[in-house]
Amino acid sequence: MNKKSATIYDISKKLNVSVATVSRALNNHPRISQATKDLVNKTAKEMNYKQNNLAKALKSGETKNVGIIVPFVNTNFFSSVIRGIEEELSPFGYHVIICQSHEDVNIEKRHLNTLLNAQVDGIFMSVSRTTIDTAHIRNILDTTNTPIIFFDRKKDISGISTVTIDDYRGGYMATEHLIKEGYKNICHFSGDLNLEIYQNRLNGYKQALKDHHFQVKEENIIMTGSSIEEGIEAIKKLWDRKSVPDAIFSASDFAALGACQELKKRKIKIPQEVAVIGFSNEPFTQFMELPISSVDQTPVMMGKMAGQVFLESVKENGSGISTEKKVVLAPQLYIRKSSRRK
Amino acid sequence: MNKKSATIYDISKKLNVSVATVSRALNNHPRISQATKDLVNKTAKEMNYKQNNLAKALKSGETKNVGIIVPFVNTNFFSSVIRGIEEELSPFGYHVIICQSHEDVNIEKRHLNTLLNAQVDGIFMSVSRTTIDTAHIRNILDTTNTPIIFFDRKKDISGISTVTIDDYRGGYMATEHLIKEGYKNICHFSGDLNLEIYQNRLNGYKQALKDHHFQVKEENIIMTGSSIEEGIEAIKKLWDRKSVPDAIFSASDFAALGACQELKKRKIKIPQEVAVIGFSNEPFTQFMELPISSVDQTPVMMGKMAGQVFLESVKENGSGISTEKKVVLAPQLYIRKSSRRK
DNA sequence: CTGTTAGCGCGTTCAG
DNA sequence: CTGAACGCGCTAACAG
Repeated sequence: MNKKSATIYDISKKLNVSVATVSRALNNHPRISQATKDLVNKTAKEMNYKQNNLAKALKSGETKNVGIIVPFVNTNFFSSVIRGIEEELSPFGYHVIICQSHEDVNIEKRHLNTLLNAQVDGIFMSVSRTTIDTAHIRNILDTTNTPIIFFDRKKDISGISTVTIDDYRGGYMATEHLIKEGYKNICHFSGDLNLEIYQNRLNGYKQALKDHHFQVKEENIIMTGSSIEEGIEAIKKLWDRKSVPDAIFSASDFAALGACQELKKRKIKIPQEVAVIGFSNEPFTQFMELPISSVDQTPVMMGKMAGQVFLESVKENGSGISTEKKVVLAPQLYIRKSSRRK
Repeated sequence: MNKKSATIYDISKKLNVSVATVSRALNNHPRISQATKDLVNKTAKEMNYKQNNLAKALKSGETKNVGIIVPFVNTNFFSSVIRGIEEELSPFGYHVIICQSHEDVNIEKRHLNTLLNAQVDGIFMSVSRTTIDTAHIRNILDTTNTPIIFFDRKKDISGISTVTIDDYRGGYMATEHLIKEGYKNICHFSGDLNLEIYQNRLNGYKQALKDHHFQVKEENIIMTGSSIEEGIEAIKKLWDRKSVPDAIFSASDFAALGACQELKKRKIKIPQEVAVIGFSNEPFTQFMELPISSVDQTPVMMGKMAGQVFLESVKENGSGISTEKKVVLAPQLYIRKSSRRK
């Protein structure tokens, strides 16, 4: 009892009309009589007809599917961006296909290929940490018409639209905020500098210091990952020195949390003795009894903008032209107890 | 300059062999000489050939795509399940398509249809809160061969496999834990009883009370949603009474958090005066300065199991038989400060 | 070992 | 207003 779904051919046989008529009736073609349309639609429903989008896509060249490649799907940031993309594109009939790169450029490459084989109409991606060489991505641009859109973690490739937040500005804002609160010795927990976002946050930090006549000390820039443990380790390392900082701008909320935990353990008062501000505005930052200041990346909005950029590029592609767009969103500073002195 | 990708037909023309030979060479068919294979593969690479999976799927009837319908993608629970499914299925060449129902049964229906039109090989879903009638789902079972797999939020439909945790047991464990810690007047924050999971957690709570000779009082069961605000409201309502509880088992971590916040505001000591335990083991529960006890749902594992159930059903479908599976995972109790008296 | 051809399901010319 | 026939790209059955 194999339930094969009915095709327009089945309907045409039953009704003794041609498949063309059935197809047109189903698609509400103007030159079909209302009577036939009604009849076809009625029997289609009766026979439980379902349009096979595969065949349609093969014919039209549009699958109405887009791919999204992220390192991992179960983080607040990436899942929120995905939410934004899905909500922007779903009304236009698109489906989103999710792939995880696990921060591995080889897996990323493989996904890129399988998505292309699946004939997706576009690819959204945040590159993995191990993506240094981008030849494989540029190659896609040269050999296909599939638009690629970078969000957050971009690479500089001409022809690829990007949607990011102004990480430089975020870093600047966070640092300046600490300065204005009166902190004098601000150190920075930076992430993997292979990713532009962390370079930019770092540069924003540096520039804010300079603009306010503070010295940028290399020893105040600590490389950490995005984990609680690395935040703890960073504090341990810092407090082994003779002069300790009075404020921390962490490029990661998790490292900021680790810092808070370790500082508390050492009975160092936040924000009286040391201020802490993170980045990403992870949900937990506001739930803490000592809420942690952070820079919001507006991820859902980022997804929606990325969706819009894609939709525009689809339109343009029809008309021949195709320009790259660079959307930069404004980061939002959330000042909470961990960095407010008064 | 439209970059249309090469087809096997292009390769066959260039090499003066038939398309069948090209297809077979590309698929490493045994009855093709190594020389031809090498030649075909080489020129395929040169011409930047990409296999069109649409055509393949149309022919084979397998798209190697599965759909996942969840209320929202950007929650820790659902994004973690998705991660599990993706990681289980990706090695077998499957892609996952994500749809959000926004807790709306009509949107859910629409997604179900478009996924079917897209010829997905299977559908994973957690039903929306507004899904009371399930005729549309049963109809799919009757008219297609597409396997459906419920995870977490299931409905009782014969023929549909399910992967859940034992919510009854989770509720029982949480309640019994509170009893053993010496709490005497335990109340329960329940979620939407239209969803089985909340019924089960509630039933587990009731049974644990009975088994330990406590009375089940209806006024101790408060209906709340899964938000901080509703947790706060629930506490306000409870503390308006003459007799207040000394422990709360909340079916939602967010409501539990709201409760903690409101209790703290009222200078009521946790866990000395009132114990709190939540459900879901949201990341934030362990990050708090007063970490909140919770019941873990092992969402990634749930996704992996759902993926396995699907893979088995695909195999079985080939051999004709098709049995439904009911996988029930064990919940895990995480006891933290919020419910540990000593 | 290789070639010819049909067909997967649909939309779409071109005729009528 | 409707029908006949082609083609999207690929695999597989049948022939050689």
